[in-house]
Amino acid sequence: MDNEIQEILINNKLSNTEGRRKILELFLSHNGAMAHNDIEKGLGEKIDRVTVYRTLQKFLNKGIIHSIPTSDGSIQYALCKNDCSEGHHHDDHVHFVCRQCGNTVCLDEVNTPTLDLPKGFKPRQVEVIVSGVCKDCNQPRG
Amino acid sequence: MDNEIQEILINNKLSNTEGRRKILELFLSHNGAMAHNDIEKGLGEKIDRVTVYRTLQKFLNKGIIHSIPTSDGSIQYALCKNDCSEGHHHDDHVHFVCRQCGNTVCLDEVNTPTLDLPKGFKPRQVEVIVSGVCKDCNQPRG
DNA sequence: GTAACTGCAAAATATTTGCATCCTT
DNA sequence: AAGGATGCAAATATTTTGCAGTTAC
Repeated sequence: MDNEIQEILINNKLSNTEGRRKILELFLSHNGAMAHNDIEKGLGEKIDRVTVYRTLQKFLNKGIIHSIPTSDGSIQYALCKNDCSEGHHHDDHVHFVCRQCGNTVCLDEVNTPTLDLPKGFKPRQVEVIVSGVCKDCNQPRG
Repeated sequence: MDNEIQEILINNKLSNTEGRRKILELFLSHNGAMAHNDIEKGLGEKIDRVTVYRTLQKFLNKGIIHSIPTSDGSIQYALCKNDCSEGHHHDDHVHFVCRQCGNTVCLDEVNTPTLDLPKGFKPRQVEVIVSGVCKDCNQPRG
């Protein structure tokens, strides 16, 4: 995993600092998206809240992570899987919010649909958030 | 329009107060969704901020309005067109956020698609937010 | 050594809660 | 009259900004 972290930082021309490493580590070890607050908690509050804000902002700009709006107003962040770059996201997968465990995950294998919009509307990006019960919570046992 | 306002309030067993009337009036006269802040401004700040919060919350619960999460984290609110009722939204249309004018509108005529999710995921609601350039901003003239 | 990053303090915003008063029915 | 709605004050929570000290390269 360390390799992966270094790679991400180098590829994005970001200096290798503890905060960034810790936050990337958290993303890589956490399955699913996290809100700012989750991240802060997940770090054991060792990193200043402000640094977290700034780091997330930077990661967003660089295309390392993407943000997922959810209906309760919390913004979730998740790692971009591949070939996103500065100002150029390829973020065309569906997101799933589980009503039971609260987790938000990227369904990388489900692409956002092409929609037939009324005349005059020019779509640039389609964001799909599905809510329901996720695979894990849907298990009959355990 | 007054009739419509009265009707909404009566149908939802809400007492007929100035704040509620004003906020409904604003929704009815405004084409598109509004964030909390827009609503406060739109009311000319005649109604207490707290009342706006509480009213929106109540309208949401009653199914008079629905909320639209957008990627910048602002929650937008829009009138439900029909047959939504308490805890029972029929809110299966697509939302469009214009990058030029910033407006968010409901595309009532475009239904949310049915998606093929991975095994185990049980969808309950599908939220689609399209961003791009809206009909109005796409006009070659004017 | 220099530019970039961090943490702290504090400002600015946004949201929630308690309570006394007022309004609707 | 009774219950609910409102406004105000204040408590909380969230996000942004400025700046001085520190770190990466």
